[in-house]
Amino acid sequence: MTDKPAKSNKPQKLKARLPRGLADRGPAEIAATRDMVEKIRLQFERYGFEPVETPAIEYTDALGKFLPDQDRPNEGVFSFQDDDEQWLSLRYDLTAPLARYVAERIGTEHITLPYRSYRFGWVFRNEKPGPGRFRQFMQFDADTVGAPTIAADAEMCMLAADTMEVLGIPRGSYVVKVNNRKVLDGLMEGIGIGGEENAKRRLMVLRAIDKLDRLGVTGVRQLLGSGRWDGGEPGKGDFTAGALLSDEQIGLVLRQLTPADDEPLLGVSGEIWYPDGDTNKPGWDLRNTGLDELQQIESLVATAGYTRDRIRIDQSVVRGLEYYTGPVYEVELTFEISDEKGRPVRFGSVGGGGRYDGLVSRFRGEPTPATGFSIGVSRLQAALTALGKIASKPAPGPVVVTVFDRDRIADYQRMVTNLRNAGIRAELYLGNPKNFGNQMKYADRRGSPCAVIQGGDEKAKGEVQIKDLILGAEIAGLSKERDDYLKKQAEAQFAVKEGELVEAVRKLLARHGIA
RNA sequence: GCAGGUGUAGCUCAGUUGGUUAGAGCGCUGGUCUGUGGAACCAGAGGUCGGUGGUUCAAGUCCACCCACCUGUACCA
Repeated sequence: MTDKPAKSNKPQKLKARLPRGLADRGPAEIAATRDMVEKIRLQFERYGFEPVETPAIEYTDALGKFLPDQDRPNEGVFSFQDDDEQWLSLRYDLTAPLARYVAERIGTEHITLPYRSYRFGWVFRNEKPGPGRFRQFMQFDADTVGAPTIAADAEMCMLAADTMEVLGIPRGSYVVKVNNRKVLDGLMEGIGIGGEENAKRRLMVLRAIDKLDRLGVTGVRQLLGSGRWDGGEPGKGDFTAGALLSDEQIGLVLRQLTPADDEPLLGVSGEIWYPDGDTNKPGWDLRNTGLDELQQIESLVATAGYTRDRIRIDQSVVRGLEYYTGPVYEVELTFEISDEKGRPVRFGSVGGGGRYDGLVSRFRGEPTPATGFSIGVSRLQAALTALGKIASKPAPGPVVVTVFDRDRIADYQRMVTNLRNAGIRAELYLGNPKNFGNQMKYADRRGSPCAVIQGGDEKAKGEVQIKDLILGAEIAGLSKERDDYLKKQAEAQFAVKEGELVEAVRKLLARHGIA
């Protein structure tokens, strides 16, 4: 009857697992994040921004244009219904919630325009995760609301560049790319795809342009025209439909990026490229306004001393968000990043932003200009970690006071208390004290700088032993020059009077540069 | 979503043309070891072979479907 009773009777173990795109974070990562956030915060405050926080949850309609789809309520954003059936969503960026915050307060004494504020926190996107792409990640964001001047945009670019450098990314290893949506919008109107009926097509054109750095002129040309096979040749891989522009239209779009196919990409070189020719097309005014604004930004940042290796006009920058109405910026790391197997990894942009003149005014009758910039803290941290620029080593552990004599736990605990009262991280060994070697092993794994030991012999002399575990580790690794070895050995463990314990530990920590 | 690839212990991987009870290294736990961590030796725990179904006397191995992960691509308000 029962062939394999043992198997079926075994209780099914619950599998411990984490949903994809989410990450647990240990002490080293937390320390790195805290460090980055603090550096960014100081820089943002230096620019005159003040802190403001909003919750992680908003009414769905406050975040974007759409209510969740009946079939796919969580497409892109995590959404759910409140008790009263109203739709709520987890925020997917910090800009839209700020727009809501400001719109609620304009005209009160709580806000003085132009209003400058910053915030950081977790944001959520329900998308396919990848390297540097998470479903929960941290952003650090600054916005200026109520300033129509292009100087506000130029300042965001400078802030972006400065912040990269305070984070330890050297000049030349990052670049802030700037473009203007007005250029692209005017251009598209000019080639005859303006108007509501062409909205979808314009989106395809923007997406195609955005892929210039990845797919090159050839790929963009295919996407603007009949479409592209992702295997590289017809029939290979998956087919991406194109925007079906005519050759003439494609030519005009590409000419905004480069004078001719085999010419260098003038539009992304930092120059502002005004293709000449027909200047009477509808939309050309808008395009030229955009180009003039770019010229102003270029001039503002150059006068402030920001060279083109830091902030550069790049007319292929699009940014995904549809609410951008003017200048857009994107921060990229310019070095190659490889994963642990040596394969190159694309991390995408580590920051971005732009002008969103419509986002606050959605809540109000009157127009309210605004511009902002966000750093993708999580992605930047992932990139820096992949580069080995962030120490994966956790901070030093606490001093461990070992238990030699079980009957004297109270004495040991008092030593711990004394150390703690002196501001030194310390703990009593709480495991089974039977095997003293295990206590050392424990202290070692905790990353303790030193262990405190008091056995019967020391107690009789009114002393304690302090064992320097960091030095000890060095000795164990060294080739044994006898004299040197003995000298270090003596340094690595020494006795002090009971009353001098705190001072001796403090000195030892100082010697190793531990606060 | 689409295309391709990969799934064997916590990790890195072996596992023959289908053939007994699925292995190694590292890691982990305990011991040698109530006077000292990173060494050595000994012992032990840990696997629904990603899942389900099928072919077969017999499946980790062959077939189908599903799932997860990786890469590319698409989407990303």
